[in-house]
Amino acid sequence: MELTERKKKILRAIVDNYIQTAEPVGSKVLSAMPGMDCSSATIRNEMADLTQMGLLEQPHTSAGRVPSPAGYRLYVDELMQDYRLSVDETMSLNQAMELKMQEVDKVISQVSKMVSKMTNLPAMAMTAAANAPTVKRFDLILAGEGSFIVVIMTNSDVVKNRLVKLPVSCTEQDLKLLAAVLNASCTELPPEGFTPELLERVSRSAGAAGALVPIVLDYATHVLSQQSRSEVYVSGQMKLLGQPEYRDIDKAQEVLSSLDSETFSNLPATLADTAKTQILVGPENIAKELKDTSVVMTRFDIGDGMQGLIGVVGPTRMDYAQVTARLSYFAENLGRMFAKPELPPSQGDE
Amino acid sequence: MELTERKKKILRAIVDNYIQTAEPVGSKVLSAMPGMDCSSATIRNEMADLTQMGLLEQPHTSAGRVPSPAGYRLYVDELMQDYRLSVDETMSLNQAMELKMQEVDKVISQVSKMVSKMTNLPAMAMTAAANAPTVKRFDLILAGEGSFIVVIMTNSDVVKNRLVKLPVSCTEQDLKLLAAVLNASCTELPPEGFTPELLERVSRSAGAAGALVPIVLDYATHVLSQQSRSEVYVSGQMKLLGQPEYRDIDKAQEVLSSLDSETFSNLPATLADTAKTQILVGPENIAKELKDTSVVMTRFDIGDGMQGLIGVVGPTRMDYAQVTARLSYFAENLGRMFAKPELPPSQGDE
DNA sequence: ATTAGCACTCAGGATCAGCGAGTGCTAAAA
DNA sequence: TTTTAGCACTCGCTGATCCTGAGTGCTAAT
Repeated sequence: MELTERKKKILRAIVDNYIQTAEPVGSKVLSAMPGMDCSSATIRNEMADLTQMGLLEQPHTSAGRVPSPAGYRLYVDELMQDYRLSVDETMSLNQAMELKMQEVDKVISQVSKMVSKMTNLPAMAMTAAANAPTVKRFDLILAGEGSFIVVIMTNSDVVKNRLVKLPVSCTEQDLKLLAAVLNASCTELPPEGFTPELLERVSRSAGAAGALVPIVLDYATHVLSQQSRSEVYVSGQMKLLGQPEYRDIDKAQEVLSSLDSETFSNLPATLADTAKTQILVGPENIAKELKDTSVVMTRFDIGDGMQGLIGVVGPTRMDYAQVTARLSYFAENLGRMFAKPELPPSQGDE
Repeated sequence: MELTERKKKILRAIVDNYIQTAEPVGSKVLSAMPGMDCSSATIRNEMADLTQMGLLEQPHTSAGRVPSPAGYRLYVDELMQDYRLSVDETMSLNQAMELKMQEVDKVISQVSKMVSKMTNLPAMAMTAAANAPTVKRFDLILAGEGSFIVVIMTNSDVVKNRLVKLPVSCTEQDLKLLAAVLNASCTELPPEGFTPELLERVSRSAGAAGALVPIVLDYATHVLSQQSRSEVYVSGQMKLLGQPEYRDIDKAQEVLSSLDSETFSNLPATLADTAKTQILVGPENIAKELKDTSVVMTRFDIGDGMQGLIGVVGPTRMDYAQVTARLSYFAENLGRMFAKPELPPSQGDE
């Protein structure tokens, strides 16, 4: 069977309408739509064809039609009209973004909250390092009271620190020597590079502060692993409850229970995919519990080989066009924001 | 009317039973309970009295009785039997605690997750500084490439850092001088102490690096405000959906919508209250949306004049005894954990 | 003071009829 | 050949009705 222009038009109309109303749509309302120049009977015939082709489904005999997953797929790939952000929308998006970003330190978690707020759906935000992080620089500061501060700067200019009690007494000179040794031999190494042999070698050449080497390198390993591990934040789970398809608590619970960070942490593999924006419809989804939901995600660049991903989860019947538009816009501005080196949202530990 | 021993016994039995079953409890089941030595008719009379005293309620004429808020109040204040943690429970609590604490950096957020998990209810965790934080020590590290790292240590030994681009070129000597000046005149000051005059005075005496003073002090203000502001984390909101009283989505949504950090940020006022554990029943609650829920919270000490608060939110019909016991145990161990200086869960930026 | 007995109440479940939106098919019209 | 009007049919939803049973309050006997 062939997919004529008219069939496409009807399919699009059905999806659009269903997205709005969440009710099966029948032939009568379709024929009444502007731009539909044929009778309900004709449309019924076409709908029968579309159903046979697997693009539509019928909840029961005497109900209208609903898009099938395949129908949605076709819709998002070919039929969907671009959604243009209104001036109001861009303005409120911008405003939300500006305000929050300055004030708050946990960028990624904030981002996920904002995405959720602006799409009114559960949202996810994560980052992933493209290349293995290394230490660029060690600093050790004597902090009085028998303790010192380890300051570690990674190759992506993230700075982390930790306060450590001194197991042995130590002068500022000792620390300076140790820092020099560490900077000479332990920088630019992948986490696996911190071998016991290296550790021992460094300890020996570090003189009085040699005892501190394990502590410092332990912390370095910790920081590096923390950097390479991608952080995932999920926000606004409860937003799902607003959707009519989740009036049923059990359905809602099933989905909500798998809406945690872990579900998304398997995702990085697909992060580098070709398209900037990716839409997973129903059964194509990342977890079987999400088979009746869709996920829309968009990539953005952070710089230093880091990438970020923001996305939302919603019922298969969601406004893909709108969500995609908002997500893209947001991602774009995020990228721009991170690119500005003079106002880094979080350049350090906060 | 007088509250006889037998009336108390009956009330306790009703609350206990209702907590278990979530169903109104009738005279028949009560009279069948071990320890009840009177007939259902007698109990009916007593229940009528209790209802008149405002301790019980009747959903409808032909149903059993349900505790009223006042009934719960009396129950938690006088009637509740202490719940003893079983060996299994303490073990799994300990285990959960040990494991997670080492691995994870965001302590408070982790704590809230753990509390939620162990009570199977939405949980909240927060900290509050008892006294205003001050800076104890400044360090400035030249980091090559025209940038430097500000390291700030507060009076509670929390260390924070930020990487800043140098607006002017600067030698290590300049930074050292600046640090010395800052340490001499800007430590032990409350956030309000950073006046424009001070800023100018310091700038002048800092020589070549004077231009950096605003940047550093700005960051210091930021850190201090961040420290004094109490962080609130809420986890496991969806756990509410498991409770039978929230089978109705609309009810659930109403409560869930007010289960965010903001609701609890007004709380610190009551944090210093006398009792370690506090129970807010129904209408006594902190927000009107929570009038049909109860909150159980427990304080714990962090040291350095800091306090923490963990709590859970649940239906008024929750197992107060069990929740209280688990919460107290957890709080106690948290306090112990924070008290150990040699293994601080987070002593630094993480 | 307690208890057995009894009439009464009322939420919840099951059953059933009627409505109406929507369909598929057929036959006529374009 | 395609479109359309007409019509019989399907079936989920709504509301009405009835029934059941758990639970009560009251009264009279113990």
